[in-house]
Amino acid sequence: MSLPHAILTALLEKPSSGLELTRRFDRSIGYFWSATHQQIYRELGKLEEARLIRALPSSQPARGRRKEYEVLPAGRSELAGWVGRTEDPKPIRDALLLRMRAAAVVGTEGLDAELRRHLDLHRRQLAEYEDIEKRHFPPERDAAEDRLRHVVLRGGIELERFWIGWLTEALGELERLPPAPR
Amino acid sequence: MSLPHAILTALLEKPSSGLELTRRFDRSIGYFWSATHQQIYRELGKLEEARLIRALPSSQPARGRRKEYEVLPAGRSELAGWVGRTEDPKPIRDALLLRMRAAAVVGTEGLDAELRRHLDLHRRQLAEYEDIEKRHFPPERDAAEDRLRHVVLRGGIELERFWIGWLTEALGELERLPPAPR
DNA sequence: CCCCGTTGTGCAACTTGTTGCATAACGGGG
DNA sequence: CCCCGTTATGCAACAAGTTGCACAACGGGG
Repeated sequence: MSLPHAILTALLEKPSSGLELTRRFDRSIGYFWSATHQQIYRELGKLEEARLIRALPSSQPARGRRKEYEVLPAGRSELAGWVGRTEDPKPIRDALLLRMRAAAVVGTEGLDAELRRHLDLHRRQLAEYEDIEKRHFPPERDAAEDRLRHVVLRGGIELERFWIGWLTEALGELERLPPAPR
Repeated sequence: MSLPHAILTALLEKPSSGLELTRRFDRSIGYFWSATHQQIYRELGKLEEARLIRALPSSQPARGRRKEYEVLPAGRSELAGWVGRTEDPKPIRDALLLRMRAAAVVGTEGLDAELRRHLDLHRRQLAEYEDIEKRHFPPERDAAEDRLRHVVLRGGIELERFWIGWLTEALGELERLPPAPR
């Protein structure tokens, strides 16, 4: 259950409204913990009720009215505690690997196109990450906390490289296969 | 929605009962599409109702009584169609990357231990994969369909290597950090 | 001044996945 | 022959994530 902690992190970096958070989840934070606006609004409600965050007094409560939140001390310590908490890595659940395995049984028809499409998507994502890296983390200018963020970004970068490599390999294997497999 | 297709694949490879499937999901198939016995039983029920699979006649229906399933032709074509279907890659949602990012804001306390623990887990998993590779895919003996399965396994292997690399890098960064970050 | 597109918040219903537990059949040891 | 551990199936309640839509405020153009 990490969504609340993702939100706390985002709000600590900068107090925001729900929609603003949603946008930021479409960019930086969401690169490793995605969430829809629905999840975010619901969770903001819960966090407020739990007194981990509060709405800035300036924003009076009314539907359709912008409402900005900030993290309370209780929220910060909750997050600090969570950082060191133990949680097993989630087992992989990837549809593409599954498709590949299924293809070994019922034939590969249509799979190559999908692999190529993903390859393209991952290349774009990689390009975007590398762009961010260039802009946010110029060589040897990292302050202590920036270096942690940089490591996270490099994780994203290397993950994309992994996919590009695997997809390329998989496509090669598909082509090398007998023309009409089943 | 890939669980039904994971089950169809598994059943095509070998007709099985619910528990047997569960065990196989703890090993091979589950390495890239995990599922609990609950999900599996529920899904078997749905698939049977949809006439994509059927219980083998030998196994009479009774609670606590072993019930073996096989895939019907309709199931096989459903799976074949699914293989080439289009589906965007799911955005990453990884708690460890998130923790790292949170650590940049509230401090890294306890994070290093968790990273080391994961590093160990990933090393074990890698060793297991490499063992499977050695046993199931000896060099230059791959038949056509084995090669696809082999590519899938190599995906798992390289993914583990990615994590090991990243965790090592991240740990290095943590150590290099000022001793009392906040 | 009012209409309409944009910004922003939110409810409700649904799907998927998790957890805890209940229950039935089977087989071997006392 | 009956007790109990193992094998096997399953219900129910919950938690998390997704989708579709409703509705309020705001601001600019006609």
